[in-house]
Amino acid sequence: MYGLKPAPFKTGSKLTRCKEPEMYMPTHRRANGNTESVDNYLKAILYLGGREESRVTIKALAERLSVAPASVTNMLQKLAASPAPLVAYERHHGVVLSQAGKRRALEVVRHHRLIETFLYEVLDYPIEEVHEEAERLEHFISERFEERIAAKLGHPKIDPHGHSIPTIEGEMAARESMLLADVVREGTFVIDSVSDRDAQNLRLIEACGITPGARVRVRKSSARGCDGYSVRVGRSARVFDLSREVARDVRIIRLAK
Amino acid sequence: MYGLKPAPFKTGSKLTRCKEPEMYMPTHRRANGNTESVDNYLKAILYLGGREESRVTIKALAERLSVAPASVTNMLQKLAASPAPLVAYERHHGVVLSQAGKRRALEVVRHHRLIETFLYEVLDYPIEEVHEEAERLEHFISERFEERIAAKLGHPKIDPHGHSIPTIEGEMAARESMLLADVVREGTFVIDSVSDRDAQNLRLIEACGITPGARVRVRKSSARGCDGYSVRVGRSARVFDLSREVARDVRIIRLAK
DNA sequence: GAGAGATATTAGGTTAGCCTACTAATCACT
DNA sequence: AGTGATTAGTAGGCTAACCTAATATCTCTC
Repeated sequence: MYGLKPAPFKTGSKLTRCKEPEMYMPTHRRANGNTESVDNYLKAILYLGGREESRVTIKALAERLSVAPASVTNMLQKLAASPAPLVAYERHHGVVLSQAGKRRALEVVRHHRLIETFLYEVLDYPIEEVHEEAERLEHFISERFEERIAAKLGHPKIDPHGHSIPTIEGEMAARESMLLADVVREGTFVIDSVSDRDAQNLRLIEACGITPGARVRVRKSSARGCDGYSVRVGRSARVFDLSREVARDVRIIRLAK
Repeated sequence: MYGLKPAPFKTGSKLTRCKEPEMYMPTHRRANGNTESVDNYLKAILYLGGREESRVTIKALAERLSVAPASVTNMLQKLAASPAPLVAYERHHGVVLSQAGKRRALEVVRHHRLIETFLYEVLDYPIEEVHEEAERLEHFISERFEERIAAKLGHPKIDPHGHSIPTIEGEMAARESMLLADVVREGTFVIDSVSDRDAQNLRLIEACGITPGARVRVRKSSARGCDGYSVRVGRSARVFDLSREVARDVRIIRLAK
């Protein structure tokens, strides 16, 4: 014999016969009953609803998820129609998360950020690569995995980008911060967080030494027509000029001084 | 703002328009182009084909994958019909892996076993839980993840169950071993590997101190009608009696001595 | 070598999730 | 309040993976 593991493992999908009527569960359903896709809708609603958890439009969701508006409508109808709905959806009036939906969304965000932290701290990933990997894995790790990496990391409260990691109970600390791109009056700031949206930008940002917690001196600089932001990190002599585009990926907090 | 990551990430699926004809890629396609399901078929064929890579029947596959035979036929036809087929399939005469198919299957096995090792060594999972977690994650980790955990673990050659981990090049060391359940002549053996098929059994086996590399003295014991195997591990005084069922989950190598 | 029993294939149907094209509702502004 | 632009919803289609039921093929024994 070869030594490959000798048996499959009921992966939670499979037939699941319900009495007579031939029923079976489709393939990509996950432990908690959600699919990857559903999780992504929930995350998107959480994000777009913002801190006030306001109603989210179909259009916004479609854009964020890179999906046709009709697909969004479809999905929301299904989610809202379920016996234990994850969203409250009203025709022509957008959608908000239900309690359950918010719980799940925050759980996925927690997974994502714990994984990012883990990849960065334990597996020495370059910062700009953690997001993509986490984006996939967040849907597939077990509670045990979550618990173990959290323990290994000493139950961190923020991820390597500076974002708050929701607690197991589903609480996420909110912080007041502003975009570097919104600076008008020069001053001294602390880096709050950096965006993981664009790996390219992120590498650049990182290369400047701009990491969460760093102290920076910022001034608007309108060199060469296009305006940017000149940033001096810490006490270093070097000053970096960031484009508006890149400056949008950095969140900062003004030091009262 | 909340601080959730500000943008989605093209996850490799999505529209992918091809000129005029409206084409799009379905959802659960993965980086390398395979789906989880395809990977599982490949793994199953690799396992069932054994060391000689002999033809595998539809029935055997159906059983191993807990799927109807018709579904297997369907899938194999698709896999065989692709431009770069992963299997060679002949109507009514079973299936074998192609070069490419074998490569991929071994890659997935490598992922699986590296993940198991990682969970066991780094995250202190109990041995009987690593399989289930690995079974899910093996499909979703990147090459980088694989490389990083392999490095972290010092490029291990066997996993915690004692199974060989294929190399990146797709080589897997074969070992001569026998089932504990096939012992007739008593003697001294080294534990080769334990099966991860049944978590329950595995916990029991582990509790006896039966782990890969351990030296054991085995004797057939027909106590109380049902026959089993009495095992003394190392120099310990305690002797454990294992049922035939459990003994089938342990592979051993007879010590020449 | 013919028929029975085992095994495999075909045909037709399901759900999830996505798509496009078209229609309906709402909003924003005069 | 009317109207045009924007946004949302409906209808109908597609693929991946499953399913069952019916049918075809193979193999093995007599």
